[in-house]
Amino acid sequence: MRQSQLFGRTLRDNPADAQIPSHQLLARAGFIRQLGAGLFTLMPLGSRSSLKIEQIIREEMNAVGGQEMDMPLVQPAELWQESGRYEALAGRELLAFKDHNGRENVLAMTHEEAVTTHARTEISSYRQLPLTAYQIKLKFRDELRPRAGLIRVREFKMKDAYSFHADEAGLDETYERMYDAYARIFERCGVPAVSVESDPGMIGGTAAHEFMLVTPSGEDRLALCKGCDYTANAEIAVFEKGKRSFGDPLPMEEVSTPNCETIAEVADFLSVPTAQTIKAVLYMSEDGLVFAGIRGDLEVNETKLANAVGKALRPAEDSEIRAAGIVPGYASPIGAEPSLIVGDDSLLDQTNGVAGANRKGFHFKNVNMPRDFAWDICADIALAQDGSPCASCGGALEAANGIEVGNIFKLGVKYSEAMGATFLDENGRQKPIVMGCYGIGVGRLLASAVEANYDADGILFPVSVAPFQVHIVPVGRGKAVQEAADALYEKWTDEGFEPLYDDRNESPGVKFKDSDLIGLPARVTVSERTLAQDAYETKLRRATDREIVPIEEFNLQALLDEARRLEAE
RNA sequence: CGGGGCGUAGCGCAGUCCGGUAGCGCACCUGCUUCGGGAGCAGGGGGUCGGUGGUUCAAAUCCACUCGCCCCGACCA
Repeated sequence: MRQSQLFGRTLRDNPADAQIPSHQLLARAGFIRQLGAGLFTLMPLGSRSSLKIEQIIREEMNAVGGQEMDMPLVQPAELWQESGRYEALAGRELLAFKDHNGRENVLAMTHEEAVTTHARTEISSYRQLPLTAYQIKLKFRDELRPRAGLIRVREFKMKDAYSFHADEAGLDETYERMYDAYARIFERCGVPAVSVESDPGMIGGTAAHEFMLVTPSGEDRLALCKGCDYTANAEIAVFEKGKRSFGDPLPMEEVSTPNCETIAEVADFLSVPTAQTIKAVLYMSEDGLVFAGIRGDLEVNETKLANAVGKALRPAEDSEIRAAGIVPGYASPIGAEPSLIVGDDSLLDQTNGVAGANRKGFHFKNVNMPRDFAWDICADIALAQDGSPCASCGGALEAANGIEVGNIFKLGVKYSEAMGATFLDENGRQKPIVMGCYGIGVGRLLASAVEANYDADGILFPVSVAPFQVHIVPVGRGKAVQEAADALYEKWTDEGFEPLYDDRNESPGVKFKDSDLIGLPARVTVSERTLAQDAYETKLRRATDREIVPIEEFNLQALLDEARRLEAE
């Protein structure tokens, strides 16, 4: 490609809206342009990199037996009503609209409904299983809040794969293969992703992993063990809470605790450790007020709590709390009437705890379970925090942020049961097909590749993801230089390489700055100075030094191999 | 949806408080010079100041409404 003809130019300043490195660099280098909130155009450079990533994904999906297919973006709303997701999502992330005949349609935010529809008509026998299909297809999600450039957008390409199995064991096998394929994809894209255990959600999935690029720009919170290989999304991370017992149970008594509305204030006032207190956090579910109790030195994890309750939750408002007979700041389940009481398992060992008295300015001392109150559910609902002890090895969990570049998910029979996708097993029994689903956001992966590979001058593209392989930069306007550069460009193009040729009438400084910004893995400079030595000058983007290479010895393939070697370091 | 911020030329910004000819840098065009890390000189083109309505002799500036974008939060199948 001749750069003088390239659609999309570099910018000297960061767009004011861009906050994170990948957004700033991709915009400045001319890869992306914003069209609206969460709506980005991939300019030719961006499109080329995206296609490179898609091809890597395609190869790895094919390698594990995936069959590529292509399902519609626009789908009948009935499909989504059938699966039960329409009511929950339409008008929120799921964009619903009428066509000219008044039919209700949606823009697909994912394709479980469509693929399950096909599975139920195409699959009828265990002999057809297992089967894996995938597509690389546009998705539309009307995100409540798009953000961070390509990280969270409304319209994006996603590789979504779906596997179908006769039983859980078959699913496990494909899940493992997908896991390995994912690891290869991210490695090939230059993204050092770590896999973390993630929330299978309330929909009955049995396991899920997310692949994360650990970076401060990420919006997911992770818990990574420094001592062993335990990694998890903070939403579900488990940790060692330790046993905190405070002597043999004593009779419960009410004590005056004026102006003690926080755990710290109460513990301080009564001279007890925070672990001897009982923290109350109140949520609302569709069934009413949910009281969550946890040892005072811990925090409630809302995702874990919601999973334990099996309902969506939101923080309760003061009026709702008071309606159940609970006094904010002095809350406890004693003498109150929430619709559900959930206790963290950290309370199992606690004795003589301090809980609110549901009376302003008073707490109970020596509260003991189950003598003084009972809970409906006991579960792990605690939030892992930076430094929490690892449940596996006792080492410290480290809190980190990450960008979720992909996920794999054991769906089980949620969709096949809801939509009647069944098969006959070898005994002639009708069973729901066991399913898995596996997603990778292509644009997000591109952004992550940049997020993981840049320096102060610009992007450091891995060869695999770079829009072009080599940047030809002629310096000086002499005829000899131009002819030599033209010849190089044509030679490499003919040989099947992908050169970007900066044939613009720009000063050397501008060309070098732009070259660093765009970040192709290799740069070859042609100038009077180099031609005088019958040589080219090479500079790998990741290398610190330039080299003069005699023309007759020049080998572009070797240069690119060296670039790959530097990437691996 | 709650909170905050911002909309002035392709990009980055000043001007708004305190109403009075719409500016700066970069980018772009022409000419000359220059040519190894974002060149110089000279000339030039480009803006319904997000939109609508109002106040006023006069509105980028004041008022009302509205649209858009960004950030924090809620949410994230």
